[in-house]
Amino acid sequence: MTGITRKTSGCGREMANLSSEWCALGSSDMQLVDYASLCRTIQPGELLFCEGDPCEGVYFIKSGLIGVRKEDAEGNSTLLRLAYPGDTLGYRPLLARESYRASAEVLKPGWVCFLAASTMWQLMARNPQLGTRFLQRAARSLGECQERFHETVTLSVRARFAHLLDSLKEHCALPEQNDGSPLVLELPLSRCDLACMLGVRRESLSRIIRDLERDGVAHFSGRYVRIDSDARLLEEFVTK
Amino acid sequence: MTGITRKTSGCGREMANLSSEWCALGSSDMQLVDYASLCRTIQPGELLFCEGDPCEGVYFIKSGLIGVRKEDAEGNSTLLRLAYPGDTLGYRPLLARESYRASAEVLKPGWVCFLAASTMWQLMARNPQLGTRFLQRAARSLGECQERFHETVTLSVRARFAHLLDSLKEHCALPEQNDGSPLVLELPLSRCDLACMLGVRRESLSRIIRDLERDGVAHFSGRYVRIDSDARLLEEFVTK
DNA sequence: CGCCAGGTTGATTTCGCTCAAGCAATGTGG
DNA sequence: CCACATTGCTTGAGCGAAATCAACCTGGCG
Repeated sequence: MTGITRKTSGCGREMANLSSEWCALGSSDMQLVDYASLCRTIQPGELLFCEGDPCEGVYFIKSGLIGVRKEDAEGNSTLLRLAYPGDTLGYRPLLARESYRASAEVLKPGWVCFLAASTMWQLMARNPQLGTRFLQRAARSLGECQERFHETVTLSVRARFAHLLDSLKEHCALPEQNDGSPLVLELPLSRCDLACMLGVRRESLSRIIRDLERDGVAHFSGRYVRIDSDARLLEEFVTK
Repeated sequence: MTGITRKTSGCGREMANLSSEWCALGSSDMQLVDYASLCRTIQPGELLFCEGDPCEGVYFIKSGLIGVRKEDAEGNSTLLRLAYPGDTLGYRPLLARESYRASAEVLKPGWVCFLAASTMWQLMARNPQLGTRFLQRAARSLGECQERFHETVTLSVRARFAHLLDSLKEHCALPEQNDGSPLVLELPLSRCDLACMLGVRRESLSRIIRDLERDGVAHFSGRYVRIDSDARLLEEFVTK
């Protein structure tokens, strides 16, 4: 276990503020969370947990960025999704009573809060609201996952990349200038990991990026993307 | 609303016996289900619900077979999954408080039992166990969906088809002869729908089938499949 | 009989993968 | 300071898998 661990007061309150699941906590629940949670720093490259490991509890992300990966025998890695501050990792295997089906790798430094499985069950038993919130979260995630599956078998890589860029707007957009200048994103991922998210080779992504620049849709420079024509970006995944 | 509708006694008990969610029902819960559920026949081609419709309740499948489909603007249809007796359809949008994100089409005739959303909430309020069961179901389905996503971007169509055949064994195998003769499946789907499940064109599936026959893995005749070499079928999705 | 739906096959094209080389930015050791 | 690896990314050439387009079975069914 790396990183600095500390007991914080106010962990429960922070979680309630940051997420739509933990806001169901009552004040006595928060006391339990404050008492039972382990809060620590995380550093890029560190693994929170590994595919196949038994699930010991959940990780609440206070800050930083986590990548959820899955690998197969031949080393083909897929980046299933990104987890941002306010997200809770590991609730799925906990509630399904399964082992982890993916690994969680830290991409940007920050703080996470660990809650043991036993604490989770205790909280859910005394506050059924919490279960309901996670039920809703699971149901929504399932819908998104099915949507994404449908998308991958239906759309071209280019369309899927356009969609990915669009969904990154929410978390990665630089503060807007009010001078009408175009939107700029700071991508939290290397080209390689971007390709992983789409399930393609990095060379293929390079070519897609070249084409998008040629067509004046967006401009890429390092980890910065300038969206030149938001309208055309959206068109990408309407038309095929 | 087509089909024959009837009030049945014993609907609740039947559901408890057939599924791992509804077995949480207590006897007074079952009475409520018996009283509030609408049971009716379903015929092939009929739609239980449509993508985009608001969710009014859940459908419990007593018998028959349902296909869950998703279509996009260009008419590309994907068969997301099959629903068998014992499955509950529509719980996801209900619990996520969303509209349906897919359509449900009857593939084989049978009986379904409809439970209105209000009844569902009532049941879950008086018996938290039921919510927990659905939470577990949602969590497991989410895991399977992520697994499937990973598979589609990682494996070849041939490997995915092999996997599909393998998973159909559970529901579609003809009764085994104890004379060592090979396993035979009766596919519940047309070639076209099989292709949909893999997200490929039917022509491509035709060719894959030809190759599997050539390689002596399985033999296809109409909707019957004889698995000649189960071992080799399993190899298909280990090796690439 | 003609007609149609579902399925197969062949020819061609397109898309993304593989392999190989090149390039820019960064680090490292003499 | 320069020679040199190393890392992350891009580009090109060739290949293979699946899509597309078109023709052609095959078995009902009026």
